[in-house]
Amino acid sequence: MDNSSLDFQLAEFLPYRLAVVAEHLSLGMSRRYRADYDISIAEWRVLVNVADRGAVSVRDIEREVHLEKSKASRAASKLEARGLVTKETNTDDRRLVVLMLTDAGRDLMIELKRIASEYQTRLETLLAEDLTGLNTAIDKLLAEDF
Amino acid sequence: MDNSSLDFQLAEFLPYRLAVVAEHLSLGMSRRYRADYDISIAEWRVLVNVADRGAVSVRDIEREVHLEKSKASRAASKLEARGLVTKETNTDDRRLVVLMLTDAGRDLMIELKRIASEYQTRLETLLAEDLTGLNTAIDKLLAEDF
DNA sequence: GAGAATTCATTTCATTTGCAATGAATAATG
DNA sequence: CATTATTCATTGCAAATGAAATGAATTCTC
Repeated sequence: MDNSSLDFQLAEFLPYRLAVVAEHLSLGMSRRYRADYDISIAEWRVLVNVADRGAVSVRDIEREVHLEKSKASRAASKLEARGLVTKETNTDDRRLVVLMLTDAGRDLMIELKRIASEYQTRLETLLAEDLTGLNTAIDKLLAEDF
Repeated sequence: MDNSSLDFQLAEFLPYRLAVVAEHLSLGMSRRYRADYDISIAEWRVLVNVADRGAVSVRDIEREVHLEKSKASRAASKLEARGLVTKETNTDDRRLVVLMLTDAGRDLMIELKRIASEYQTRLETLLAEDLTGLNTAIDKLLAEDF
């Protein structure tokens, strides 16, 4: 059969392959985070950013960890409600919010970071000599405008 | 400052990196597909599968192109409503649906496949010697259970 | 071959998402 | 320095999502 001239295989199409593998890895993470700690991926990203930088605004999160501002805002509110971060208004610029970890948040982050590091190590071990290629490929793709 | 012992960088965390790059590439595709043809990614995956295999069920799609069955079902209905595919019930097993391309669907697919192939070529050119590493990395990751 | 169990597609419903609107605060401009 | 424009965070709302329910059809089991 003709099959409409062009031979094109979705299974080899990079955007598709990356979407599938990204979902696969995210699920591996989020299953555990959700089951054991009830933390979504968005909340995890906010937490990591706050943990790293000490005091961040919603805008910072949006820029730093690829999280749409409404998503970042809602994640931050949930974390505040759970007592993992505090949310104050920046006194220098009162449009900005200042997110900081609470002690409970700090404790949780130690756990989450440990798990994430283990996961990362597992992935790097699995990938071995292909890790470099993967990383430079990702960097190249991210640098490009599509 | 102590920064909670463990040094962990989200920017180097593979699940995060892959999620970001996957979204980046998908956006490059879907922007054009949506703007020029009003086709979502789910619809695109259904179309490709139907185009490749001639006659498929919703279950086939779910298995072949990583699309949750409700998503596949809804995408198929939209495509039917737009006259791009036909939807009949399989006479051998009347639980199954038989999706097939219409002539209009076939015409559209020629266009979409052409665009996708161009995109793929652009990506492969950009990646050059890193393409192999990326591909084997993806395959390794997909083969693993997380 | 009757009854139970499974498979398939759709739909229902609660939740999530993302865009746009809002309103408050600051910055820019004439 | 008053007006306009911009930035920031939140919220409203319509659409998308996904898990479970539904119901029809088939397969399994006794």
